[in-house]
Amino acid sequence: MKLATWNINSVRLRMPLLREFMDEHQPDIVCLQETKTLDESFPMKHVRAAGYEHIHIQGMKSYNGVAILSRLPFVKTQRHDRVGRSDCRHISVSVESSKYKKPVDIHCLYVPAGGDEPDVAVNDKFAHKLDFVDEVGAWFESEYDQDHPVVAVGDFNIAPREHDVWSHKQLLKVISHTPIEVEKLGRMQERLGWQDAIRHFVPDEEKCYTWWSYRNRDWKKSNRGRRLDHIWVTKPLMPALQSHEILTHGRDWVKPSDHVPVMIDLDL
DNA sequence: ATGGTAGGTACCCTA
Repeated sequence: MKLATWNINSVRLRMPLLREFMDEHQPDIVCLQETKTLDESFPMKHVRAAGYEHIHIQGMKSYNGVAILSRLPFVKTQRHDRVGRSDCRHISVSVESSKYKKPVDIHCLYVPAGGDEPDVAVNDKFAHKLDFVDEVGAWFESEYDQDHPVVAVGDFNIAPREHDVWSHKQLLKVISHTPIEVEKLGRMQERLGWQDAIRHFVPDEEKCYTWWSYRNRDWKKSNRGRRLDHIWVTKPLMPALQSHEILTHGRDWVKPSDHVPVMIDLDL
């Protein structure tokens, strides 16, 4: 099963790009973040025409919004409110698997970006981000045993490792790479024994990015990227991991998102 | 230390 995650930054604007991506790479399941549209305005017909008949979405006007588009049927779908808000940042589906006895759960997450100032005393958005990570980490721990096959993908808005950013030193006080966020994401990861599927394939000492700011003249030349988009799996799924792909060239598509699609192939 | 760009919406918010 080929699984993709992409912060698309407006699904309506980039539906043509999404279609090209689907046609070329044929993922079985696509998880999107920042769809930025109400459910009634989601381009359902175009997604179905591409062969994705099973659609689970939760969107709002202008901000956030997540979607799971699938060629495989769902046996269950859920929406999850986080930190007391219905702000469309976490949905999940379950799909049947021939290799695993239980259905495999797939979670699509859009962790709050957290604003600019890395101080919870003056920045409510940063407090919200930290609370979100704490809550979703506790929730996963209470919801599952470590031997349950679960996948969590999405824009986590945190680049945890030194080589997940272009300059570890210069980004220590920049939200997405501050020690407090990295620590909280690490705690969340430990609680269910999550494995970082991308770093399973990419050595720790190798730079690895999925996002490049729009604010650089030449994203490729400056290459000031960060690895904000992640695919995590629980331990039972490790033997199923076949390969990964980060579509770095997607940053050069016409009218690109600032994030590129990230994929894994799982033998389910 | 600063400002740079993009998307959605409604003249400003979020990233």
